[in-house]
Amino acid sequence: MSSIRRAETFPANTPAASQIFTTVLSHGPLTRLEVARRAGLSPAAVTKAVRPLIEAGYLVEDVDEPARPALGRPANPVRVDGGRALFIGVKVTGDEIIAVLTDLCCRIRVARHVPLPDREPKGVLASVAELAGELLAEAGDLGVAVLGLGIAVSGDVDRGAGVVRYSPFLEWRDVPLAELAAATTGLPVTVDNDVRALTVAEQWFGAGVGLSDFAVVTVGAGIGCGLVVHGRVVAGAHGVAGEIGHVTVDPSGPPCHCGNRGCVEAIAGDAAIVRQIREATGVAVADTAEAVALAHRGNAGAREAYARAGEAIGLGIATVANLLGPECVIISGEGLAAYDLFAEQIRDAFAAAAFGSAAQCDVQTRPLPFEEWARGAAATAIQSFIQADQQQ
Amino acid sequence: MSSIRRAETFPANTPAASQIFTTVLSHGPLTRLEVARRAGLSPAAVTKAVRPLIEAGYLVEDVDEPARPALGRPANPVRVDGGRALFIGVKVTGDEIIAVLTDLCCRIRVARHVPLPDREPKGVLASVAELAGELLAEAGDLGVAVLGLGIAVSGDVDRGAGVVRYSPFLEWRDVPLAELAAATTGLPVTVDNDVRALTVAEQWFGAGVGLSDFAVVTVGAGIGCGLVVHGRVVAGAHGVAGEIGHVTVDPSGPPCHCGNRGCVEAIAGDAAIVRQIREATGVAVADTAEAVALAHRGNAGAREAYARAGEAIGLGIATVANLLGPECVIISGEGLAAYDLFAEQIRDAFAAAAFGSAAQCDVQTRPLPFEEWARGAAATAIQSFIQADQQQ
DNA sequence: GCCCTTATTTTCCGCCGTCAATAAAAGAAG
DNA sequence: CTTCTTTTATTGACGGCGGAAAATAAGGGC
Repeated sequence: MSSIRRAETFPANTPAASQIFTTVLSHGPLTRLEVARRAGLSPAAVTKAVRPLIEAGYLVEDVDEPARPALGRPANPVRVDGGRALFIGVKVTGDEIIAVLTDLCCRIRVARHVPLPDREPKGVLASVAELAGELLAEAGDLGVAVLGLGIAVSGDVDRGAGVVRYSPFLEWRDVPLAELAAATTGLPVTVDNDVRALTVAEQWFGAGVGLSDFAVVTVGAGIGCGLVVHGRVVAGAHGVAGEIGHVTVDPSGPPCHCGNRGCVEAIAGDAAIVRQIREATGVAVADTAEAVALAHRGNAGAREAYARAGEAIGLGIATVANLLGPECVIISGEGLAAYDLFAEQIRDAFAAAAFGSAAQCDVQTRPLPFEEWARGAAATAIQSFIQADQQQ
Repeated sequence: MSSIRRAETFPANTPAASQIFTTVLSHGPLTRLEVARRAGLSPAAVTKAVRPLIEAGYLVEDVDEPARPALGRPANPVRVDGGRALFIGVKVTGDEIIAVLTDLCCRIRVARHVPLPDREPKGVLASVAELAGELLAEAGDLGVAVLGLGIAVSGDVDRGAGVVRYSPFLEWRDVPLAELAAATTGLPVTVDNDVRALTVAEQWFGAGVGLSDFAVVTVGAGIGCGLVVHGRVVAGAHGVAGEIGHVTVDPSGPPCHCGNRGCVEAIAGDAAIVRQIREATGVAVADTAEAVALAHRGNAGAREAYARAGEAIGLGIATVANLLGPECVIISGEGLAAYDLFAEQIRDAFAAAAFGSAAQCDVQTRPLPFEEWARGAAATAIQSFIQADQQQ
């Protein structure tokens, strides 16, 4: 076991520098003046903060010369050099591990996945280390250093402590995953909840860029929700937040594994939809793919199940919008494969149940490639690297 | 009409000074060392920031000498001199205006209320000015200056702009209330939503002191909710947040004035309870007082209505807890008069519907004297005074 | 080549908050 | 009674961040 190698640190010790870098990272090439405006700083401060970042190779002056119809001295935009550093993101599910190698701009360079033979921390750790090793080798071929490893796990995760408090799928309790993975890989490790990791990716690199209040809703086996309020991801006082899946939308609805009735997840989760289709149609659909296919063939019972799911999701989103008034809600997740089957119901239910100006909230969808969860994990690693010492 | 007089400003220009003052304000007498610990600053910084505040009279060295069994140099705690400045808080409802004169520690000195003869901005403004004038006279008798006026209005209020965007009770749209009231009273004016104002009071002077994530739920004619996330009151991107009253808890429930069915407010709002009792019992209860009395006499239908209300409120609170994971939820409001009638149902419904560690959230109640809303308005004025230039 | 405009850089400069040393105010020990 | 110990408060030097203003750079128009 190698010890943790002396990690390269990010040359931005002041809040301003880190804020400036984040601004450039999220908003693409920007002139120094523009950065100053967006970050609320003086142009002088930007020049000073940018120089060491350019010297260290994290920023580069953009040489693109788009037709500048401008008067005056031509602007000299800077952008992040994605190739300067690489990061690894790993998503651990109940039955497989997905890993990606991304650059500093969180663009995926390589993606891998392996089945998970063993849910014990030891076995999972070995699989993670193996995948990370492969990706480290790829990075070595590219001649670029890997500066961080992010791991996303569903359940109650304490990112600050690097501990998985409780993961139902893995049946883990209080596993100090960050410490363990750091010891085996030699990389700085960030561990976070999977939905929050996805939310970080949206906030820094996706549809949430520049928004101080938005929500990400994931639709799939479970229904999850990541929240950004006041520009920060909500973690909850007890480590759990965004449990939209267990918001009750119909007290007389079907029972949920959580012990209640009519949770969003008990109506719109994959298993709930399949079960409902079986009950309604008598067709022995085995999984989501078959359920979607049946609905696409026009089966009324199947379509009805998806319609109900859409209503439940729309109602759940309206609840979030009524309580938090976000600027935008991004719907994502594996369940989007069936999006055409419930898009209308989501929108209708949301529009009906959103109160007052909460209805102004922009509800949009984003496809979720299967590596996206791992990319979220990489995003948390990038975030930790950039904001090593300060508050997020 | 006098112009706005040259307002006395708070001698705390640095973030640290304002943070230090707020810490002392909320946590009572503290030694400088203790302040430094809580605010994450060095003791030296505290000493330096405290001096001008003592010179200006806002802080005083506490002369109380509680039995100090301590070794070493005796501590010299400082506290806020509540009598240094006064503030006026005004709550405007659909049919009356309540005003309080508070000191800097938000303790009520005088409370007044008058009926509201006229809902036009002009008439309301006249009433506010009249009440404010009376309280200014009282303050004059005390020989203490009034340094701010806070006005709380239900509905969509843009505090930053000082504008009431939309108030259903008053039937106002885009009324620049802060500007108008400042012109007539000569005081610096803060306008905020009533529930948010109450939340500010709890955050700075009540049960929310020291908590970075909590919620305030008000039960009465409507059901409202103020949220504090990451230590800041949530205002929502479109000015509306915390609309727990229009969270759907039962799609087959009674219709709500918002156009949906089964909103919390449509089940647990005062009018909903009265209506339901009338329908269930046939007794022509006229108002909440009679409804409570009937239930207290043991009438089954009335008790049932309150039980249903309690369930709806508990479910609403569980929804908030599931989504945000607050440390604590404070239930308050005029409806607490009937608290014994639904306390059990609130707790049961919350406990059942709270998911995982969200159930650790501490649900407590606080009585709500009728001047409390106005006190919230005063709290916003105090907040504005202390944080005149910086972000909240 | 000169002027105008806009972007960037340079040069101070103020000021906040930390550090380390010192003073202060007790009780404890002798 | 003196001295030591312990804890709190204060002081003064210092470093560094970020701002303001002025200087410089880099075009285009004429």
